[in-house]
Amino acid sequence: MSPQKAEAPKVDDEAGRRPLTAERVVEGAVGLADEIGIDAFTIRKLADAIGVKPMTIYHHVPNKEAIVDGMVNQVFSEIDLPPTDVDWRSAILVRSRSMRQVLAKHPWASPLMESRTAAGMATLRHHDAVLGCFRGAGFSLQATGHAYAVIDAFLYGFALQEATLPATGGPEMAEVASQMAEQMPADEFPHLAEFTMGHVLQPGYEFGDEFAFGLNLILDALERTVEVTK
Amino acid sequence: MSPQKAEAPKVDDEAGRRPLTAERVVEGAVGLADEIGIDAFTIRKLADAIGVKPMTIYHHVPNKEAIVDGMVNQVFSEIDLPPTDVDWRSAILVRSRSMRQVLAKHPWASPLMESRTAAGMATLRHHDAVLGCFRGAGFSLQATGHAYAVIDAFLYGFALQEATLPATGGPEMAEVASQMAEQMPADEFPHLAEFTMGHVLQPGYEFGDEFAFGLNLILDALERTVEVTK
DNA sequence: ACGCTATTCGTACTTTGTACGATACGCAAG
DNA sequence: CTTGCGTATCGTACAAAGTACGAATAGCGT
Repeated sequence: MSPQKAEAPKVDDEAGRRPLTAERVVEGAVGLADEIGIDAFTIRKLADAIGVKPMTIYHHVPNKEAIVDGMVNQVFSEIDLPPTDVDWRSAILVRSRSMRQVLAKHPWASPLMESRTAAGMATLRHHDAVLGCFRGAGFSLQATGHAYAVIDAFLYGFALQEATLPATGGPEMAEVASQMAEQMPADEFPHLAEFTMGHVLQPGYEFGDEFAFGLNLILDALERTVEVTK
Repeated sequence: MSPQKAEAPKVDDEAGRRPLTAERVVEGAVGLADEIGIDAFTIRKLADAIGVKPMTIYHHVPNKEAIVDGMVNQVFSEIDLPPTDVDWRSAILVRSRSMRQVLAKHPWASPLMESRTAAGMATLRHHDAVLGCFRGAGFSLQATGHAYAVIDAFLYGFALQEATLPATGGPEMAEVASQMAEQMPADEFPHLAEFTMGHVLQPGYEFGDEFAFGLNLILDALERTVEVTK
């Protein structure tokens, strides 16, 4: 044991991270999916990204599906829970904004979030906290179900559009729009033309700005309904 | 040319449909995706389904992406346009219900609907009609953008959940829920347990029922907002 | 009846998920 | 320090999928 042999035996690899774990696999998977998208995401590329050979991964997870399970759970873990020390509306606003941010950061995630039969701990914790927020504010089980359903439908749908729209604003939007305008019989779709030219392509337009409007609309409406239903 | 050679030359194939076209390809693709899902959807299986060899397809469409473009456009074509002879709320209600039905019939579609740069005619017609409905009712361009965004976010998000939730109600729900309940530290997530046992697993619960509540909530709220904004 | 053109097909190369068996490396006992 | 063992890692291989390339074929006008 010469002092030169300073590299701990448990870690080698010039970056010093030898012990591959399921967690490291999942983290790498999320990072890779963020970069190249979920369709281009393959075990081989993941292996490269982690600095390992493809089959090594299969000693830590049973198959690709299990990796996806873990990825979804990690995404849930990144979403802020509704704070417990404020009114329900503010609390839900916080978690909704956070959720939008997280889903925007992981554009591949929205279609997967509600598709897992094997929910992870972070996923369960998240749902428990949101349900608890409504219940604590006096929502009936029915009202809680209603509220959670509308809000999440909006959140997932909005995130899905943000993620998949070819462009959501700025200069690329002009590119895409003009591209489409060319092959579109312009006068056959007057409202579409008007909306595109007169609104979407106007400076300052950002699809993302519709988020605040929609979320507030829904929260306002819930607040009003709640007096009757809760 | 014996009279036996009765099979018409333009059509052979015991079903009598020889001339393969891009439309037939897309129709077959939609049907196949409905049956086996978009992930299992392959050119080879599509070829089998159409009764043709894989490479034949590529003489009618340039690549798989173009088939998906066509599929999305066909889905749009199946959605009822908002009627022009009723108030905007009723008209939007009609198209929204239809959209939900169509997206439920094609569970693979929601994540793809807004992702195409090459929009088809049916797609353009659809958007033009919806925009026209709002504008005709006196919505400003701003208000139209707001309204269209909230409603479609809700519709896509709801459809996404209906499509991907492992179960949405009935007896399968009990199966899935008990499965999950087993591995879940029951008392660590009290609200989740309460909601599951006391509401979701109660007889008569159907996630799909949340659709009407959510859509009405949003339309009510828009109606109220419109007086100020339009 | 005959060849021309567009359609269809056979074959093959690449990429992906993953099974199987061989290797190698960290650690406890001598 | 040496020896052996169990586990993490890897090399190789096979099946399924997208699609390029060129051969075969079928229906049309002459």
